[in-house]
Amino acid sequence: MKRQGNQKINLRKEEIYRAATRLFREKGYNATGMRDIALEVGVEAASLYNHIRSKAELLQQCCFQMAGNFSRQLNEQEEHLGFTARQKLESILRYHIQVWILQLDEVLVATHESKYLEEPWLSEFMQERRKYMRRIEKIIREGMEEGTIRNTDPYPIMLTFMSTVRGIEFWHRKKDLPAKALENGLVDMMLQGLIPPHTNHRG
Amino acid sequence: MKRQGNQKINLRKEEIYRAATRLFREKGYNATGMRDIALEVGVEAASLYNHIRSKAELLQQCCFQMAGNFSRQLNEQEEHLGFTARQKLESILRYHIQVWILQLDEVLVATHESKYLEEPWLSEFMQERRKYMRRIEKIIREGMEEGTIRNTDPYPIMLTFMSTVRGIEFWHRKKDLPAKALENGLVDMMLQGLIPPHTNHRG
DNA sequence: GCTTAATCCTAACGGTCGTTAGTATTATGC
DNA sequence: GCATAATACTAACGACCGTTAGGATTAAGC
Repeated sequence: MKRQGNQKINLRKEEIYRAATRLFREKGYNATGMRDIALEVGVEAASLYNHIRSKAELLQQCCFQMAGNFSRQLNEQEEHLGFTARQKLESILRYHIQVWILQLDEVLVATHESKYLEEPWLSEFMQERRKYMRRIEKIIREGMEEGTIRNTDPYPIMLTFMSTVRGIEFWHRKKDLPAKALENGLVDMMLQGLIPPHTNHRG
Repeated sequence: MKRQGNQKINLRKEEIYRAATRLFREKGYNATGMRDIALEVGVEAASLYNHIRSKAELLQQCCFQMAGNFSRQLNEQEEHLGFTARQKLESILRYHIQVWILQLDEVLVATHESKYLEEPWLSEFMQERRKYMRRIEKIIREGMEEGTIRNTDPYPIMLTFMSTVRGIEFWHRKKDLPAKALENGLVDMMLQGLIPPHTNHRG
């Protein structure tokens, strides 16, 4: 084995990463032991260290991979010239929803277990997140200026925007609604709210 | 010490409970050791067991206390005859928001650490939560029938309703907005959505 | 002030943790 | 098929975990 075609070695590493991500989500980072991950992969715990440096590295990979994905998608939307701010926000929201539908394990680990990152990774991750939220807030302000978004304090809107996807975690347990219907329902709720149109709004 | 006036003993227990709740929130249940709690209380770890039965009991107390509070408040609203379903939902949402503002530690532990409850507590807690969500969904359906809530699938609306408060966790780090403004901003967002009134809604 | 129960301490238990050392096995390139 | 690198194993390390045992200390009731 002088040199692999970079496939088998990376397949094993990928397998470990996937098992770890799933277990981190299911049991939490601290409650997941290297022996749990090893069992899932079908190997002894010590053997994992031929492929990874540490347990912490697995968490880092998961968190920063997701952060990178979100950041790149936001870049694209910021540079999307033909779109109003509201259209940008809808696109970003739909991306969020799809990630929460298709990559629930990873996004939940990045959301809930990232606090167990060690320094300096923890600080870097939180700074990235703050930056991301400020970029969302900026798009909301642009929408208010151009008149496509209701003119109030942008901060609660941003918080709502970031939180809308959280409920998808519950949807995953039953999936009694098609994914696309869930997505559209959440988007409509975010765009139009609870109150029916053509209503006396403070009834 | 034949008998306390039920104050000093309960004060100590309360002190332990509060320290535990705070630490469970800050570091997570599994990453919080009995020695951490003891340090916070100013005592040795072993001494805690004169007041509590186990670490697990502290988590149970926190989770089921919050569950009870939410359930009771929902009872009140369900029986509130003078209110439309939409008014009920606004009241419930405002209660959620206030709990997330005033009791963030407890509500975050109940939300994120409840998965570390042992059986049969875990199953009971999750069943309670499912029941709670179904009761919310029922109020939403009633609102659709009486015409005070936009008529679509109630399920994504319920998910949005349950998730709206999540962003408050971020607000707590800076609090650069008054609590009441935050509350009203979130409620408005939930009621009216992102789009300004008197707009061509699919622009 | 004696009794007694509550509360504290020190010490330690068995268990699990992430990780390392050292070695055997496997499979690839030549 | 030999050399070699990759990968697996067993064994064990030191650290920390929740909890218990047992004795010292404290303070309230009479």
